[in-house]
Amino acid sequence: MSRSNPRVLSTLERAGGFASAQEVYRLMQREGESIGLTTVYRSLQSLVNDKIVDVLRRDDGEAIYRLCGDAHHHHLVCKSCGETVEIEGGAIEKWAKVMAEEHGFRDVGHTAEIFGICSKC
Amino acid sequence: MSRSNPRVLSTLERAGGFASAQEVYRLMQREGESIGLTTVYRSLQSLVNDKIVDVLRRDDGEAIYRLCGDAHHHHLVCKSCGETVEIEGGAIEKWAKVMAEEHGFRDVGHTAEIFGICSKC
DNA sequence: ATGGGAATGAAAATCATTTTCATTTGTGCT
DNA sequence: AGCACAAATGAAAATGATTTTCATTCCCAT
Repeated sequence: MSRSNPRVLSTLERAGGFASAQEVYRLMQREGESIGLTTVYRSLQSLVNDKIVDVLRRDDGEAIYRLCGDAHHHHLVCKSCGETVEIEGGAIEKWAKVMAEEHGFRDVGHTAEIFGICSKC
Repeated sequence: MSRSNPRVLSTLERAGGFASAQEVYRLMQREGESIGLTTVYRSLQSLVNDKIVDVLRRDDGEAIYRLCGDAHHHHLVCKSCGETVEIEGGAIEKWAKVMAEEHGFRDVGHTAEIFGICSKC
């Protein structure tokens, strides 16, 4: 396993906490940092594993990485401009727990995302 | 512009109203239909334009096409053996609608999955 | 039949992402 | 310092979905 290169995280922060791997790479290049694309990918993946960043998908399928708070939350994403709102998922937690119990599942987690068109688009 | 090849739509229906372009293509091949991958992609895109199907993204970024208006359900997946149970998501529908309204989003859809360890594992 | 636009699909191009693998770097140990 | 070994790095190749190109085929109105 590889650990995250700290310059990758700091660049993602500088990018507004929201960028694709390619964008992080290009940004670092433009700023004169010497780093390989592979390392950028590996670092971002490692940050995802450590739950320091979230990964979402743009409409075109490109993965975008974004810093997230540690509280468990869900996303409301605009399909058009990518704007993302972090939302509360209390109802989901309950739903997941009930459904899991009902079917005898344990150690359950869940994913949930809402996507649509935001008011500006 | 090209119009959709009707066999593509009918195959997507037969696939449970939910599949990737590659899957539709492979399914058609397996069933002895003579069609090119290009045509599958073009047809699906055209169906999306006509709002007959929705397009979502899998976690790996692959586009999945889903018939609109299809009663959709959610999944409870065992992380260990892969067993999958289809479950009702009434609570989710409501949650998604409320959250979307609250933030001024429209044309909203959502994804939600629960994963855990099933009773047999 | 026939001429032109639409549909088709094989092959090549594109592009993000992953894998491979050889090299470099870091770290602990003597 | 010198050595051994694990981890990190990155260039290049591989992968895989999707798009583009372009020549061919199909269809339909004249």
